[in-house]
Amino acid sequence: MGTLSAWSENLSTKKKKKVIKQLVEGQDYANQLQILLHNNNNNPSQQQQTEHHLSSSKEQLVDKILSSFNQTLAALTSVNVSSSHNQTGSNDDQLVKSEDCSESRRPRPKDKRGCYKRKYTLVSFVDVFKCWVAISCMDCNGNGAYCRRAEQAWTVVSATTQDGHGWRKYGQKGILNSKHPRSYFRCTRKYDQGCRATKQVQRLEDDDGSQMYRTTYIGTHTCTNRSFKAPRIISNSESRGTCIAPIEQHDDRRSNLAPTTPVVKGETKEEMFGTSSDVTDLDSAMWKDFMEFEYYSEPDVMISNVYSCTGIKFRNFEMDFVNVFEFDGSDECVL
DNA sequence: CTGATTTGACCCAA
DNA sequence: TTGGGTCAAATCAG
Repeated sequence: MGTLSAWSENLSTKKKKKVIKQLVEGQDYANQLQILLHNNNNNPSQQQQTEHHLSSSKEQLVDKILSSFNQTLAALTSVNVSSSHNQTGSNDDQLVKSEDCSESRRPRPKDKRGCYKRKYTLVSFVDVFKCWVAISCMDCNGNGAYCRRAEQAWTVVSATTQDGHGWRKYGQKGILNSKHPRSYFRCTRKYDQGCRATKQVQRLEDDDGSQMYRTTYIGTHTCTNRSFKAPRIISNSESRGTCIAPIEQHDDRRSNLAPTTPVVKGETKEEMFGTSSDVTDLDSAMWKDFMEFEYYSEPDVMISNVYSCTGIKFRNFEMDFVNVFEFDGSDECVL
């Protein structure tokens, strides 16, 4: 993917001003949203007054923020396309069937297996923000995007498919009456540690142009991975609510599962920030900064310097949710 | 060369 | 019989 500095270099002064203006507007709206959410958490009765004072509801602010990001990205990506073509792709491209097999310069094989062009992914601030909004706008009863499908399986709806675990894609199917295919992933530790966790990812129908993904997790991770785990968002029907927290591998009790599992394939590479397929440089940087922030308890400005365009203060955000967390001893945190 | 992804084939439960 | 889940050959990317 192209870097932000590369984009910046290719922007005209006029466009730079426009981009900055849009980002500043977005920041302003995000700050207003933060005030609303803060008031809602502390004193719900105060929220209406605040909304009246700001002359915008939460939903309107979210729309404005997303609009700001979309316009900014449109300006940036249009520059990028013309200056360094084919280095970016949309996040959902991962899940879309490859259609350029016929353009391959190599002779076509007898069947089409393996005929594809690997795509680069771009996870934008919009993706990060959508994810954050999806969590923020869900109430404490879990009346949001998440629901429990069955025992040992749970579903998450998010703007991103990343969860910090290492996954390997093993299949993709078109689903009846669904516009988008469903992708199948297994844990990368399946063979070396016998981890049976799998997940299915399907992009939701997007009448409003949004890009949300329904991820169904089947089975829990029994693998041991000492690397950092990015925040995971889990809910179930027994105890509802929201959860976002950086999770470190901590449970060595499960390592006794490994010796009985024959090692068929070696996939032991440590993956600090999830899979190579669904985690980008931007995500890695974000979680790295996030973790540094948590470890060293620096002031909010540390995060703000990096993600000031959203005005999100991760520490405040997390602490609001930590208050209602319970940990069941597994890698997931459940309410 | 190694590991990851794509995708048609295959399997199986409903 | 059909739709969804998995396998594995072919191919890509570093």
